[in-house]
Amino acid sequence: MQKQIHGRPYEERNNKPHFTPCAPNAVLARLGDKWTILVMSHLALAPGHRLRFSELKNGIDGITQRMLTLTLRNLERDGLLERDYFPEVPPRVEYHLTEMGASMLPALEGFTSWIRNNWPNIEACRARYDQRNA
Amino acid sequence: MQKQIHGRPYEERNNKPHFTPCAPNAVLARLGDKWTILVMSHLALAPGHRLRFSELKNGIDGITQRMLTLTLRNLERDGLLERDYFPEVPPRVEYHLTEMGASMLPALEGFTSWIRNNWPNIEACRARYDQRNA
DNA sequence: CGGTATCCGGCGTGATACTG
DNA sequence: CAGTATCACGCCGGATACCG
Repeated sequence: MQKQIHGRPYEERNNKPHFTPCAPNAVLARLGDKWTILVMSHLALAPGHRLRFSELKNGIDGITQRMLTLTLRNLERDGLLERDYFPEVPPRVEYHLTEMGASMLPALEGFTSWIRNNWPNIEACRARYDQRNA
Repeated sequence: MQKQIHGRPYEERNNKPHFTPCAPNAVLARLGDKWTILVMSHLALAPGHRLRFSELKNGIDGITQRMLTLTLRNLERDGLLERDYFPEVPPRVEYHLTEMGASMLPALEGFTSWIRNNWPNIEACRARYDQRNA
């Protein structure tokens, strides 16, 4: 059984942990980009975890059509949501979380709840740090 | 460094401040950058959650001095770790997790364990998606 | 030993125009 | 309505050199 921490396999080398190239970072990087977590949050709240393109666009303040499309494509590529195209007039496109996408929500919520609880403190630390270095 | 008002990041749009989407995104973005998670993981495993600069540098494969310094400064600014300078000859600098930094570890572990369990599936989805669009 | 300072290339993001 | 195509720009991160 390989040793792991934070989902990252590592080996002991000279009595020190040495991490093999890194998977969880890729997921965190995806969620950490500018819009992904907002898209996931909106779908998490929506009935049936399902929204159409325009609902996402109107619900997320400031996002451009291009960035919403790119964000959705990336999530679709990762298998976290699926795209449903309805060839009506005018055309309609809906996005819904996959089973895996929905299963991510509780795990993510655990972490974001820590963030919510500690965010004021983080902001205070940043302000103090910036003031000291002014 | 990002523009800030009251410790909150924002961007100028039409000469008016427009706040970037949400707080969780800021933390996820920090953790999602190239080296932060690796630094946190090493400190998580270290006795006393404490390591000196050179131990981190040698333990994290491929990181440059510059990027390690920047990563540590950002974590220090957020109040997740503290820097201890010992004016010896040669000088020695240690970094240790703060109480808040240590409290983040279990919350983060919950999420990264989900990633660990689902990463193979994500990789498979990506491969399928890329093949379909080749 | 543990940093800064400087330069530079790549990529993520935004603005805008066009399309089925 | 829900995209794509194109161009521009800022910033992250890498390489290198120098410092207390």
